[in-house]
Amino acid sequence: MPELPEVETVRRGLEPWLAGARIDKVTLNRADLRFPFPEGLKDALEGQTVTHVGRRAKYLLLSLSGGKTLLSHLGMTGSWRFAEHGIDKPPRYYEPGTEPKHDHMVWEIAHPRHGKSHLIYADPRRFGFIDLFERPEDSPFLRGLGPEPLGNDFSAAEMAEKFAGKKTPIKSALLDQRVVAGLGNIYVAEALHRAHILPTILAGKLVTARGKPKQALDELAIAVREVLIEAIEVGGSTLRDFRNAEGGSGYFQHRFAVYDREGQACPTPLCTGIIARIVQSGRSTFYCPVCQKRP
DNA sequence: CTGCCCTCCTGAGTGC
DNA sequence: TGCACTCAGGAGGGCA
Repeated sequence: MPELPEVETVRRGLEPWLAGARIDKVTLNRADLRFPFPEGLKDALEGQTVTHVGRRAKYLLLSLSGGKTLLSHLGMTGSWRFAEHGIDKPPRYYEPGTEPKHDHMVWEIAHPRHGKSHLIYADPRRFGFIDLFERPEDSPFLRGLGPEPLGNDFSAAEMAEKFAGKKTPIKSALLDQRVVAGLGNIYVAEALHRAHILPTILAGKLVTARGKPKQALDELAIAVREVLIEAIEVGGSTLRDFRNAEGGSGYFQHRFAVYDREGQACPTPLCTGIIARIVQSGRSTFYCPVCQKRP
């Protein structure tokens, strides 16, 4: 589920309560998610203080006082949230017989100002995963990631270098985390619509013979940034599962121009198009056949 | 190397 | 109401 805006929303929800908190106790309710939990995870976490709550692409990065970093990927249905309960009491739904079956990891934490609470990682489909490392270069998940789309290294010129000669459709190219890190199916569709680019056009067609970005690619870089910033401002998108750390929904789904809007009118001013859905490399692509024609 | 396709898993939604 | 079936926001790995 969660793409960059959703992970950033989770990060912002966790930060005020988690940064500075000490992890007193870790309960693992199973041995794995998508991958086995890192060896010695419980011992590595207990007694540590979380010094920083960060994010890289779709990864949540919790820095620990001992120098290690915990990496959390939410897969499609992963969530971090604080249990609703009073200080020093167990979460309500850990009363006997009411344990939710998808709460795979529970932390008891103590914050110098906010007191004690429980932080729960839940993930029904278990596509999420956890990693623990000393240095970022030690984690295979961070290696090879492209630039942060909201950072200084991301630009049309940078994309043009990667796209030159590329025969993959622009939709698939943007989903490749080595090109730009943090986009998923939703925000790729929205960004392509804003830049009026046809999702099936080959990525190489957006680059001039001299290897420079065509105007459409310039506008795509801008559109990617805009759509992500707007989505973060309203707490990401909730289609089914996504919840922030307080258990609330995002609101960006109400602003979708194309995603999940097959058969509806294109919102581009003066455009008469009807949103279409096609399948590209096994994933749904939504676009407007009338105003998205550019290479 | 590149570009596909499959897969992991559960739950929600749909149609009969 | 029940049941079978399809589909879903990710991404590693395997294949041609």
